[in-house]
Amino acid sequence: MAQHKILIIDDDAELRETVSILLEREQFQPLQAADGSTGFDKALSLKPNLLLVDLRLPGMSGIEVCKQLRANRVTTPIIVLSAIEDEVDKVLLLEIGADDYVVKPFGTRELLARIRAVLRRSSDPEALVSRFGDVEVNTERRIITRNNKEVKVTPAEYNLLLFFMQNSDRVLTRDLILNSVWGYEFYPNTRTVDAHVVRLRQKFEQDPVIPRHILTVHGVGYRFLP
Amino acid sequence: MAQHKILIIDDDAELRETVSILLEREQFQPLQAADGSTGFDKALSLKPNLLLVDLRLPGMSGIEVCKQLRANRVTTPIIVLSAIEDEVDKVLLLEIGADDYVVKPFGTRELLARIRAVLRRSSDPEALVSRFGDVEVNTERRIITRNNKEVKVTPAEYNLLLFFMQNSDRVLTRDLILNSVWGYEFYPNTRTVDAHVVRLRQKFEQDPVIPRHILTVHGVGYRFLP
DNA sequence: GGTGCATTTACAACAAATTTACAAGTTCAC
DNA sequence: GTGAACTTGTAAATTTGTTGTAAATGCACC
Repeated sequence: MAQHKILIIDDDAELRETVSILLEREQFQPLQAADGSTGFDKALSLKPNLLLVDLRLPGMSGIEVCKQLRANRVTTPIIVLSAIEDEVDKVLLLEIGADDYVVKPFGTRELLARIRAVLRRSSDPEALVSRFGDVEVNTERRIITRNNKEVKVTPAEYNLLLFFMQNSDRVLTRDLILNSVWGYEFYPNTRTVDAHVVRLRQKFEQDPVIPRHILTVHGVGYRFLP
Repeated sequence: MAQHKILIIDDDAELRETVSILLEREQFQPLQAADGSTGFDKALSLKPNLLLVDLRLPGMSGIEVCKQLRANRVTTPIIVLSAIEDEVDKVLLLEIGADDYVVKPFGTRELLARIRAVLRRSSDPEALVSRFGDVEVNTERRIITRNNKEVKVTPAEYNLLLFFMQNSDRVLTRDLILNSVWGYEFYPNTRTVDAHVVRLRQKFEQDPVIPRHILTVHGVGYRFLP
C-alpha cells in the first residue's frame, strides 16, 4: 500500500515526536510543523494525505489554518487535536471542514483507528494505489503497471498478487492462500498455487529466477516482500 | 502462537454458524452470542481477542454493546457487521470505537483479510518476537535474525529451535524431542536429533564448541538456556 | 588425583527423500 | 474458438536422516 504522508501541526514538540514515531512504525510518513503558518505552507507544498491539527496554535490558530485551506480548495482530510478543556464545538469542526477530532491526551490505538478510518473514507485515489518495486497496482481501475506500462494479469493472478500485498512480510502457507484467495468451498491442488506464483514472478520480478518480492519459504509456503 | 478467540455477536444463527466454520478452518476459535446483552457478558467473561458485532440486534443494540464495552475500558478490537441498507455512519463507528466494518453480505476473503489486519494492528508486534542472546525469532515472518542479519534455517531446524525455546531450562530427552517435534508416527534415529543440534549450534552459538544455549546433558538429552 | 575402558556425543559427508520450479497438456466456461 | 485455470510430468534445488569416525565424558579401579 502506498505510504500516506501525515502532517502534524502542533506546537508541542514532544507530541509531534511521539506521534511521528508511532506513525512511522505503522508505515505512515510523518511530517511536522510547529506553528500555524508553516503548517499551512507545508499542507500546500508537501501535499500530505492527512492533517493532524492542534486547535490552539501560536500565531495563526488551527481553526484559521483549516479555514484557509478549505478556502483554497484543499480537500485533504483533517483530524483536529483538541485539549480536553476546550470543550469541542462540533459545529465549529464542521465549519472548518474537519473530518474527525481526538481529545488530548489520546491513546495510540484510538489515534490510529481514527487516522485509518478517515483515510479510508476520504476518497483519495492515491489510497487505491499500491506499489512495490517498479510495480503499481490500481485497485480502483483493476490495472497493474510496471514502469508505467500496463501488464495484463488474469483474475486469479490479480487476486493472488493482491493477497500477497495485503499480507506482506508474513509467511503464507499454500493452504492459507488457497482458503483466502480461492475460498473454502473450492479446492484446487496446492501445487496450483506454485503454478500461479511462477507466472506472477515471470511478470513482476526483475529476475524470475532470483525473486526479490515473492519469496519461497522452503517446506512452508511463500512470503511477499514489497 | 496462541489461538485467537473471536466472538460473533449477531442474531442471525445461520450467519454465526457460517462464520464460525470459516473461522475454525482458519485456526481461529469462534465464540457466539445471539443478542446484545449476552454478547456484552461474553465479551467480558471470555476475553476474546476480537469482536464481530452486528449493529442491528434485538434488545441491546450493537451500538450500545460497543459503547458499554468501551465505557468499561475494554479495548478489544471490534469489527462492525452492517447491513447494506444501513448506510454506515462512519462517525458513529468512530464514536463507538470500532476498528473496521464490513458490509453484509461479505465475502469470506474480505472478512478474513480484515480480521487479520485488525488483529495484526492491535497485537503488539513485539509479542511475536522471542529472543535469546543475539538471536531474534519472529514467528509471524518465520524469520530468525542474529545481530539483525537473517540466518536461514530449514523447517526441521526451525521447529526444533522453537521447541527448545518453548521448553527452556528443562532437560529434554531425545525421545521427547522426537515425539514433540517430529510427531508420533515417524521415528528417525535418536542420533538424528544430535545432527540437528549440531547444525543449530553452528548457526546460533557464539562458539559452537562451547555452547551456551543448547547444552548437552550427558546420557540424557539436551537443555536449552535463553 | 590418574588411568583405562565403555559409552555417549560431535561433526562431516553422503545418499535418499522431499519440495519447488517450470513447461506442457487438459479441461472448462464464455 | 479463445483464454483462463487446474493438473501433471520432470528437472532442479533443498532438506534430512544415516553413518563412520573422532572427540568427549563418565566411571571403576588403582
